[in-house]
Formats: sequence, C-alpha cells, structure tokens
Amino acid sequence: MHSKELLKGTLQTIILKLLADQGKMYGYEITQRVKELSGGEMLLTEGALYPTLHKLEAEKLLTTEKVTMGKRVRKYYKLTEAGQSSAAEKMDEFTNFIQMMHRVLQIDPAF
Amino acid sequence: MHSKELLKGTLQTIILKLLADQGKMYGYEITQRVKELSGGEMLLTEGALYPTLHKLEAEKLLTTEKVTMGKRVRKYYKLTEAGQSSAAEKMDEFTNFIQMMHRVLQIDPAF
DNA sequence: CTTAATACATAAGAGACCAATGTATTAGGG
DNA sequence: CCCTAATACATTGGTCTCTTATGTATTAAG
Repeated sequence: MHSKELLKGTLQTIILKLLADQGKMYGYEITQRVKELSGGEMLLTEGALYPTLHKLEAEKLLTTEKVTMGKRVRKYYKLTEAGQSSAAEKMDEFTNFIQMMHRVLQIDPAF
Repeated sequence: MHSKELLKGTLQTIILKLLADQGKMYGYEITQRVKELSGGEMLLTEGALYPTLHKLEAEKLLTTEKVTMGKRVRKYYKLTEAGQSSAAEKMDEFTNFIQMMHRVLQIDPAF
C-alpha cells in the first residue's frame, strides 16, 4: 500500500543524493542503503537500478571504477562535476515539489 | 524545471482530496483550482484529467451529475462513501511517502 | 470576426518502473 | 559436502501513468 507510483521520478534523485553524500558506492550497496534508510519500506529493484545507473553514466553524471574483490567484481560509481550540480538541482526540484504538493493538497506545513 | 516525473502517481490523490474538500467539482474547475493552489506551477492536462476521472468513476469512487448551463453541459463529480475512504487513504499514503523520502534523502525534517 | 477561454473527450506514444530471468561468487547451516 | 541465502552484476518484456496532439462545441472580448 505504500504506492509504488509515487516513487516514479525519484530514483535518479535518490541515487545522485546518496553518491553526493557517500562519495562512491556500488549498485548492490545502493539497494541496501536505501533499504536501511527507509526502514525496509523502500526496496529498489535491479531492473530499475542498473538501467538508471547506466543512463546516468551515459549522460556523464557518473563515472565508474571496477574493483575486484577476490573473484567478485564490484563496479563503483561516483559523481562527476556535472553529476554534483545535477544532484543539487534534483534536490531543489524535489523540495519544490513537496512544497507545491503541500499547497495543492492543503496539508498543514508542520506535517 | 519543475520535473513532471515527480507528479506521476499524484493525480488521483489530488482529485480525491479536492473533491473531499469542495464537495463537488467539474473537470475544468479542477484544472483551474489546481493551477490557483499551485500558484500557476502545476497545470493538469485534459489528456490526464478526464481519463482519470472516468477511471475513478468506473471504480465507484465518484458519481457524476450533469448540469446544463445555457447550452453548455457541465459534469459534476463528487465522492461516494468508498471515495471518501479512498481520499483519506491516499492522503495517508502521500504523507508516508514524504516522510520516507525525507529519511532516504536525509532532508532536515524542518524543511 | 477572430482569438481566447470555457468545457467536454479520445488516441497514439513516451517514459519510468516492476517482474522475471539469467549468470556467477561466497558464506553458513545441516 | 550440499543446498540455500546473500552478494553482485545485468537484460528483457510488459504495465501503468502521463503528455502531446487532436477533435467538438459554446461563450466572451476586442
């Protein structure tokens, strides 16, 4: 019942913000961090995550670095400079969105 | 750059909440009220609005009443009892969503 | 008389995500 | 030892929601 439709459009913002805070992360780590921060409520699917990461990389907002741990390969992502700007922009957009929704839905701002 | 993607999934909530507050409204009135409440930032397109109204009606959350004003026909929508429950539910979902996003994005709750 | 606003509506398509599936390594319990 | 769960990457097909474009018709204003 935590409607999944509301999450649409938030994934890029989440990824960029986490990377802005953490410096670098790999895909699986992102899914776990989101799960942790949301108290288990928000579960990123790989079918959403990886295509988005690849898209952000193609747009030069992220760069990758492969690190081999034993026989397992991890792919770390970090923000480019453009990515850092984009992260800040997306966060602004999101807070504006929330404020607008508060007005439209007439929710007590204290909430 | 108020990203349109973030609005996905909010339309039903908005419609139900406005009807819960106003009692009854017609389609065009809803677009104007949203525009007014958002300070012109949020513009509902008819291609989104009418199919959604029809869908909510098909789900028995809304009932309609046609009113003729001169030669122009207005179609008023109001909530059924199920619609009132649904409106409250959607509002809960939305506030939960915002709280979850605050945690995930680590936004100052005061914001 | 032409444009903008009011008022309804549908159809084609795009965008973002989910579910399912696939490969492969590692750790733990029985 | 073997099976399962967790770790770690990735792609494909389908769904849902909205946007763009289009259509009809009335009314008000310049």
